[in-house]
Amino acid sequence: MNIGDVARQSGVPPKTIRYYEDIGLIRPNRSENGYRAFTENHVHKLAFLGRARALGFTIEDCRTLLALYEDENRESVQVKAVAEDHLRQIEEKIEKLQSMRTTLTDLVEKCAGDHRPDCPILADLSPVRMSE
Amino acid sequence: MNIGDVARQSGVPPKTIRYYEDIGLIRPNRSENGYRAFTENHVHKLAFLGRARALGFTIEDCRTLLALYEDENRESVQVKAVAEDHLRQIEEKIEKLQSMRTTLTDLVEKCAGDHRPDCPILADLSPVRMSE
DNA sequence: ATTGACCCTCCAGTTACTGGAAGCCTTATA
DNA sequence: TATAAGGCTTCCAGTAACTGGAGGGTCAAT
Repeated sequence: MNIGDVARQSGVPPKTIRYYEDIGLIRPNRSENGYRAFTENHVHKLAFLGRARALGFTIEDCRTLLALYEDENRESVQVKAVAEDHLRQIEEKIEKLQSMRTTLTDLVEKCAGDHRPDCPILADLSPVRMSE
Repeated sequence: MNIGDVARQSGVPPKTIRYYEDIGLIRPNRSENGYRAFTENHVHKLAFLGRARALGFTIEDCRTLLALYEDENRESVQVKAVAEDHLRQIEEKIEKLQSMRTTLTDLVEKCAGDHRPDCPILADLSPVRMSE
């Protein structure tokens, strides 16, 4: 199978597939003409990677998850640990963003948004008190 | 004032200050010895940048905000537009992350997390049905 | 004169791709 | 058979916003 077919079947773009090969996530063979030769298994792996990435797992997480995926002797606790860790980081990000949102919403509400220069948003960002 | 003092007063690290000069956010003079020479105004600007960055504004947003900050003829609607746009992007990110969290929380809950290989997390990532 | 704390520049690495250039391979059509 | 379209290849560069480190001047105090 050529890279285009695999891209279509897995949902992962050709560029990304080549990149994944570069960093050693997949190892397709080569045809005589130099084209990458993929198997069904590669399609599965790439779809796996696509889903993992969509859930926000880093490439390194993906590497780990893929290894566990292929390891018949894995213990589910290993997988769970990776997922829990990732979950924690997502929650941290959410909290950070929510805090930003709270502040920003507040500032945006306070700002008249008219032709005058006075602006509570700039006032808040500014370390010196603006027009009082 | 040298870069170290400015860093302490503004809360922005020296490396970052140099970077901000590189990309044209600030333009300190130079002393005869080649050291950057900062003024109080630079400290204000850097503190401004620090706060804007903490609210998640991009560097380009910061550039715009800084220009508005210094423009006495600005209209608050300009500032508000930047903030509202940013707020929208934050909200998008939050939604994406919350969706990930929902899925991940669900998967983590379902996973036994023991010594056995069966794992709903991997099963979900996998395009082929695992052990049924 | 030397030590230690600053300061300087320049280069490289981070994350996960993505775009583009230059050029071969294959397949279909005129 | 010539050629054109589309697919494949490699390699280089750029993205965002820094951060770390090497190699090397400067300054203040001892």
